[in-house]
Amino acid sequence: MTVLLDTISQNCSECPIRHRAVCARCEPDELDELEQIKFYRTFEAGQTIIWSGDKMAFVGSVVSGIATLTQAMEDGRTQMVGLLLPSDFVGRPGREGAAYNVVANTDLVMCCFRKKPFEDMMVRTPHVAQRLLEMTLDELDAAREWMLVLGRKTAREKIASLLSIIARRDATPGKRGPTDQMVFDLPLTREAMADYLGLTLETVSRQMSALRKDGVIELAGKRHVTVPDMGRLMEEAGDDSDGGMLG
Amino acid sequence: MTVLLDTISQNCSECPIRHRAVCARCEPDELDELEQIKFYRTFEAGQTIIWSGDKMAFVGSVVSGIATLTQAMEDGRTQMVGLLLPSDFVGRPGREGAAYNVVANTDLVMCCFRKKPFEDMMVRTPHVAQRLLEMTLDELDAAREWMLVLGRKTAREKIASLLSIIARRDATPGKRGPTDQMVFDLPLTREAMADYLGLTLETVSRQMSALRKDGVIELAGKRHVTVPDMGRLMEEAGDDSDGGMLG
DNA sequence: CGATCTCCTTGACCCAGATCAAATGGGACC
DNA sequence: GGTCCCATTTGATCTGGGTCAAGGAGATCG
Repeated sequence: MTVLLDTISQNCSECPIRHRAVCARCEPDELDELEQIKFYRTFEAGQTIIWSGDKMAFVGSVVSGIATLTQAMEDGRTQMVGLLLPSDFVGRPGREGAAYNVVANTDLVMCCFRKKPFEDMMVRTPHVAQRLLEMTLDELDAAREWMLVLGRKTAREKIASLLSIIARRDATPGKRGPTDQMVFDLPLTREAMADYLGLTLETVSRQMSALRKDGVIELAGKRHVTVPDMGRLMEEAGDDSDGGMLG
Repeated sequence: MTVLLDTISQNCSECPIRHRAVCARCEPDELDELEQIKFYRTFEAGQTIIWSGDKMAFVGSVVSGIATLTQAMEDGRTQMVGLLLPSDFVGRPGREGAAYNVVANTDLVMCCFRKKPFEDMMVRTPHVAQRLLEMTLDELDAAREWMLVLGRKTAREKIASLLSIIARRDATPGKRGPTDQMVFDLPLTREAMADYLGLTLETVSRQMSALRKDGVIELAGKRHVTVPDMGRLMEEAGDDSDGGMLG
């Protein structure tokens, strides 16, 4: 962890910020400016990073680990509304408070920018605002696609949808088999999966078992998943088109 | 309708674009430029404005009428993912195709801008991009709040949530009674409400009847709703905080 | 004035998924 | 090895909302 942090802070070359988010089209001098207001924060598994309604002092993106966005009702019912994987962006430039809880699901490292100077820079460099607009539109698409999952899909389809999204996000070359096979570790507990899918953890467990029995997935231990045929999984998810939930 | 259109095209003074969306912070010369690429389109009730996947040639906002954004599965299950009321914005600057169907629920007038010149202008005028970013963040918040409704609320809570959102959107001064009372006409059929809430139309009808029986709402005809006590309605919706679904 | 169409309501029954409860299976730590 | 402490699985039962089916209540139209 410390090693990773040091590596990154030397030159950000590994920092996902540079690849996917705001820096994608930045000039060298703009990157230098960002470097000035950049800092890293680490969180422990289970720690709440931001409480809904809190004033946020930073924006940034996930370097390593998993975080989730959750909405909660007074009586304790909770719904996960986003999944933050490495390189995903957190923050609401131009907005005061957070709209939902952000929780670290695993130990987590974030690459942050102080919010005020970041916003100032955004005003001066149009392409940063445009990049953020694009990212936000992607998130909006993902959220709306997830609304279909929550509102209309069966438990089995929901599980298959989640697995296929995680599989796709995790699709680093090398993890791909020669066939359509795909292997990954679930980054979520059954309970977290349930909160994502609007189900109970028992139903999640039962449907995982059912998918295993039917040969759609193979399970080694509780978390290690092999999908022998992604096409089959996506069929089970109830859509062939499909898109990615970004968080 | 025609009168409205003429009034607007004279000087846009009634055009919601100017108030809420991209023009909010525009200088006079920028407004002139927008005027150049502006045009109006009308749609009939039931007409599909944009098909999911289509290339969109314009962005714009609703002047009058109601439209909805819907996602559909191959087997016909549909989920409404957004409600477009007058002044709401439609479009994805910087994105090629539409991500979902946009359907006119009533006769509809839209104020449109040709997409390409609009995007060109966006590049030159940072505050337009920023305004769009803000709007998109609002929509994202609304979508995520709706995910909680879809994933975790009961049928009764879902209905109450929808009614309270529509009541709030419809809260023009004058329609407010002296008390906490609120009166409005439902812009949606029972079926459309069901598609929005992830329910069947029968369940929607039953829960509407139940809320009427319990005195939470009063119904005159099928669509005219009186809410004697908004506080009570929001309690039924299961949240006191609450926020608006913008579409 | 009926005829028809669309939207809505209500009833009867059923099932997917929730709830309640108990058992299993690793890790970590002594 | 033993014993917590978890996450997870599995079983038994219950129920909210879906499904199927039969009216009713306005509109519109001849």
